[in-house]
Amino acid sequence: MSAKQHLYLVDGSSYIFRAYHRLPPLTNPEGTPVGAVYGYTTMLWKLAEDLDKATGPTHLAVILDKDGTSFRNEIYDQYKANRPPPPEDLVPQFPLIRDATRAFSLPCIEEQGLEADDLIASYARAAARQGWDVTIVSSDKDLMQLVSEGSEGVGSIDMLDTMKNQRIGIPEVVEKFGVPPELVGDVLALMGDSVDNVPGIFGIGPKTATKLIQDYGSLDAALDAAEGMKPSKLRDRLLEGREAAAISRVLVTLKEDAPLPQPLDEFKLDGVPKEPLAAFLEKHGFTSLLRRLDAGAGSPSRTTDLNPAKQDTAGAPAAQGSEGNRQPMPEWPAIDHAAYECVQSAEQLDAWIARALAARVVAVDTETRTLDAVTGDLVGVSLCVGPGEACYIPLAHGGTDMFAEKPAMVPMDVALAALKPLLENDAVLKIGQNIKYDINVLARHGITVAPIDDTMVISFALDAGRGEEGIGGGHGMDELARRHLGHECIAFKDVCGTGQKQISFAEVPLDRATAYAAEDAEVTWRLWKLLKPRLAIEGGTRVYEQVDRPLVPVVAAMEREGIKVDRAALARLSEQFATRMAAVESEIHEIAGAPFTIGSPKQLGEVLFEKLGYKGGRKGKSGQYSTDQAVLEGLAAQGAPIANKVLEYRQLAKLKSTYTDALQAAINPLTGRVHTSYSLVGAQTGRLSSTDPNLQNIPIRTEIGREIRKAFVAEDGCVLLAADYSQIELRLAAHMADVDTLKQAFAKGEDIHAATAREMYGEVTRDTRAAAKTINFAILYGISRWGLAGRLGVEADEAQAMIDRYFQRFPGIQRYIATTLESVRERGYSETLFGRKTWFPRIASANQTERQGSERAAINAPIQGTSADIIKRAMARMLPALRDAGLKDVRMLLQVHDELVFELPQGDVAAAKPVIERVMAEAALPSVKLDVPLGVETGTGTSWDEAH
DNA sequence: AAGGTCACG
DNA sequence: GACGTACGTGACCTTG
Repeated sequence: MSAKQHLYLVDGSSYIFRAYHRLPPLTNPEGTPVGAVYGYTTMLWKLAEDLDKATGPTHLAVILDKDGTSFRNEIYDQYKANRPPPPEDLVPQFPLIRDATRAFSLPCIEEQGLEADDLIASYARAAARQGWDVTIVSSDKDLMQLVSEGSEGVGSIDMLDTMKNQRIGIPEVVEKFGVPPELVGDVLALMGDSVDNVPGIFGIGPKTATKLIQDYGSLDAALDAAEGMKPSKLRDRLLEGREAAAISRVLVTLKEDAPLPQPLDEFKLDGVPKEPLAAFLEKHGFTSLLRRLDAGAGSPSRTTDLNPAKQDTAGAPAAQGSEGNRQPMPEWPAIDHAAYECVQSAEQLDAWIARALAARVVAVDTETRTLDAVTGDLVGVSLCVGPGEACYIPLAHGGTDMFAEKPAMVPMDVALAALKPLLENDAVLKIGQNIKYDINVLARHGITVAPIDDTMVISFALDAGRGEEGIGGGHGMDELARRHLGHECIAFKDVCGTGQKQISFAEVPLDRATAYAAEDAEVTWRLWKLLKPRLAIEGGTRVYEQVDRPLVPVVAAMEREGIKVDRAALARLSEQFATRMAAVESEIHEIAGAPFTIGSPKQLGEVLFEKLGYKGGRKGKSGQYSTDQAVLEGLAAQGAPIANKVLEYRQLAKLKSTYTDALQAAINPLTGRVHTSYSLVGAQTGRLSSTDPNLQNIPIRTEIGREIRKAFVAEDGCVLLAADYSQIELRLAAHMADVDTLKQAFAKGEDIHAATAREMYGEVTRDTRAAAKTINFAILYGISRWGLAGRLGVEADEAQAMIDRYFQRFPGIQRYIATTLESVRERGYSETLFGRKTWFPRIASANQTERQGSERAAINAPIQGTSADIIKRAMARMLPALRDAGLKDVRMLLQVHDELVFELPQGDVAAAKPVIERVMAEAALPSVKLDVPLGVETGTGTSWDEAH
């Protein structure tokens, strides 16, 4: 651990106002209102929990306002004069804030004649001068003046908004005010503050104030320049407002040299004694926190069996999955939680590392505070080297870290230093279940885990799509253990609970934590023993080794990179959307004659089809009216004015909730970027999927949606480069179905839809090209006459005629469909050009709908799956190829099925572009030689939108 | 938790 | 003649 001191100064007064407005009006058992106090208590709790984090506090104090008045009232008697009195039920909570602070045994500072802001400023500067970093826990804009970078011998000062969980550094201040922190006071002096009744200059708001300071460099310079400005309202206001500005400047200036009532050293944090806190929590009825307090400090001892009622029988043969999934069960003893060792000393740890080195194969699993690999802090590591030979190494247990009683643990830095050579050792294979997660967690501690195997990815290579009725088809550990080992894993929720009562893994007592974590490692080890040999036997080695395994660390790195988004731009869009939605909403209510919930399909259906009497039938088993886009467009064509308004409302609601609001919330406070999580086993065809947030469905098809893409931006000095495969699935279809005309058209670089139109209709017009495009896609998806008819707006028999003609002109297609289905019926799975299997257990279903659905999916899977294989190979080769070309600063950020997005210095574009295009175009080689070229199109720009 | 809707390739 | 209406995803909202 570094010796760097980090002081947290909590702006208690401002916090309590915000907590009051945000929380329900709770009362304690005596009837005293305590909602804001509760919010305040949970905030302190969270801060204390961060104690051991790199950015967490070593010192902490709470700063409060003494009373309403300060030296500023002597300067300007109207200061804070128009502030309304605090709400009645907040008043009795003020003294409780002091009680709460004392209950945490934290210092609480207040001083007559000074505002909390002044004390905070003075303490922050004093601490920074002696080299400490400082975090001010507040979102008060006045305090943003203090934010500063550290320098030689001087610590940094930043802010933390605990409600938004956002760190405020210089970039955030610049984003808010348009000027760096040292000029914030000048901006504030010009614009004033109605809440504090700082006058500012009449008629100058934040926009103008920022512009003036940006243009002239300071308040004084702006005021001095007024004289020489051309006559304008602004000039008059500046000249008249000179004095008001001067007073305002003094009012917004923080006193940075106040005497410190208590020396900094006394703010040192070393554990929170439980007793006063417990008494406080009990008194006010904060039972959930009380439970966490009790649970948190459990003293670890030897491991015991977690839950005797759930004793498993892993040694015995268990129910197996579908046919072909059957495995001889190795003669292993049943999984025994009592056999696990909890590693609490360096000697024990060294012994385990030696065992792993000797075994050359070790299953590894990490436990974290939250389920987020990019920010979830490491809590412990478990290892397994054989059946019954597993351990758990707790690294950050002891419940919330503020409590003095922590279990004996090898210090995290010591343990990681010992584990690093093992985890990075080329000669030792590290096995994980979804090891991408562990790679990311450990990467944050400077450990590059390699080489690796992943039981989840192996399972996917073997059994994608294989789930059947009653037999799960997933690749999660609990499910795999059930399916292959006949073992019921300890459920995470049995260890940590769920919902409101969920606790962090760090708070789990060591005996239970060891049983759970070591079991995960052992189950992973056993699964690997069973599944890995199947790859060679069942033909999964090729896709696993050539496509999926190399991809794991690559995708992990992309997740860690994240992408920058422009929070302010999204916020502006959210606001625009909200305004427009409100307007459209009232128009809709007007037409409907009464307000209703537009977002409820049920209510909307009733309004449209009963109240307003439009035609449009029921549909679906639920008997509900359908109100989807197609239906509404139909109504609009009938001349229903409400339909287009509902469509607009829906679009805005979608964009706002799913994108502009959600993406702001997804910005990681530590990195300032958005980090998606990719699933390598999410799509049956082998595609990746993206979650939390999904960055594979960012709008692009409409003008208004594209505004959101503009908010995905490059860092200063960099650009985004987007590289797309052009028509890759159609190219693959042409190759796989061996369609000469299509292959030739691609070879000549023709417009493929136009070529299709010429082939089918003899001439290319806008209409025939559009129809051809629809048919081309229909082919990829498994065609039906009704589906095509619906899309083209023609009768089914006409659609059938077009399909017949398509098959006649492109005979290979029909043959491809027939042989693919034949093979899937016979073998049960389809295959990509790289040997990826997708299983179709319902391909022979007696249920026609089900069977036909499987058939369409089976036609599509080899094409979609081969495309996925190819881009995955390109991804795995990309960064090494760029490095070989001397390009070390190109970062690969996103994958969207046929597109890769990079961030790179502007100056590297010319060199990087041909490398990226070549790697993508040649990604199938040498394993597969395609008859068609793979076209790649690239674009660059400062935003993702521009890069298209 | 399920159903409806809609964003993407 | 009825069935349900193209492949693959994930997120959000309302309702039960």
